[in-house]
Amino acid sequence: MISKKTKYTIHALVHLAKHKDSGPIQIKTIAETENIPKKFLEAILIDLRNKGYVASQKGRNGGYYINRDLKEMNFADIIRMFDGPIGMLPCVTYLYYEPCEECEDEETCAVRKIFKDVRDESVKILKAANLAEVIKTEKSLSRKKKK
Amino acid sequence: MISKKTKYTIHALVHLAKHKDSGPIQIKTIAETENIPKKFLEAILIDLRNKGYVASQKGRNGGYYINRDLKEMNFADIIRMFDGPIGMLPCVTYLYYEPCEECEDEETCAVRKIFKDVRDESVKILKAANLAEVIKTEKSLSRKKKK
DNA sequence: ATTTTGCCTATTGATTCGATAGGATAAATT
DNA sequence: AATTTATCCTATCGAATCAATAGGCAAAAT
Repeated sequence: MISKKTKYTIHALVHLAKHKDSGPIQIKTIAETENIPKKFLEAILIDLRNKGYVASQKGRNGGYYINRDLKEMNFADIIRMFDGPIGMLPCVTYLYYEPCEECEDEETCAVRKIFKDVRDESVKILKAANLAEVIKTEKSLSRKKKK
Repeated sequence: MISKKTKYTIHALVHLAKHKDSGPIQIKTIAETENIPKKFLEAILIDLRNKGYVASQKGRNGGYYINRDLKEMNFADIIRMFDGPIGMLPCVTYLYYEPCEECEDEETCAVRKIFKDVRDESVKILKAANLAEVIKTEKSLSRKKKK
C-alpha cells in the first residue's frame, strides 16, 4: 500500500493539472473537492513547492499551480518522493539498493528474479502514468461511460 | 517494500521446499543458512504451522516440513498472509477492498485505473511464482551462470 | 489597516515492526 | 526414569513510522 500522503499528493497534483490554466488554486479548494484533510494537504504542498514541482502565490487570491511540463511528472517519481522505493525488496531497487543477507548470490537467487520482474513491470506502468496521460485517460474513461 | 517477516517466510519456505525429501528440518538450520534471526523465524514457523502450510515434529530430530503440493504455494498468497493486500490502493485490492474518499466515480478514476493495472500485473507474476517454479528457476539460473 | 492566504515548527496519539525473553511441552536417546 | 533436544506459547520491548492537528509568522491584495 502507498501511504495516504502519497495518495493525497497524487490527487492534488492531478487536480492542479486539470485546472492548469485557471490561475493559482487554493489549498482549501483542493482539500474540499478531493476530500483531503486541509492541514495535511498544506504540509504536502509546501513540500512539493520546496522540491520545485509546484509554485505558490501568497496572500489574497493566492494558491498553487503546477510548475512543470505535465509530461515530466509521473507516478513513479511521485511515489518515490515520499514512500521510497517501488521494488518490494532492497535488492531489486535502483536508488535504494541494498544487498540481502538472505541470499549468497544475487545472480542465481530466484526470489530476487521474481521481485525484479514485478518491479520492472510496475515501474514501466507508473513511469508511463505522467500527469498529461492521466488526464487523457480520465477523459477517455468518461467518454466510454456515457455511451 | 514487503516486511522482513514476509521476506523471511519466503526464504524459509523455499529452503523447506528444496529439502523436501530430507525429513524434518530444524529451525536452527534454516536460521543459520538463510541468515534469519532464530527466535523470529520460530514465531513465523509456528504461525505457518497453525495455518496448515507446514507441519512439525517435536522433540529430538524434530523440525519442520512442507505439508502441501509445492505448486499450491505461491508468492502472492504468502505476501497476503502477513503483509495484506498487494494492490497499492484500497480500491484496487480484492480481499481488502475499500472505496476511496478521494474519487467520486471509480469507473472514471484514472488514478485507480493505473494502480489497478500495476496490481493485476504484479499479482500475475506473483501467482505464477509457486514454490515448484521457484526451484526450477533457481536451477536454471545456476546452469546459466556456470556456462 | 485588515483580511486572506501560504509558510513554518512542533507535537501528539496510534499503530506497526522487528526482535527477544523465559519457560512449558513433547519426543527421542541414554 | 532421567536427560537432552526440539517445538510451542505468552508476553514484552524499543524504535520507527503514520496520519493528523495546533498555533502562530509572513506576505500580498483590498
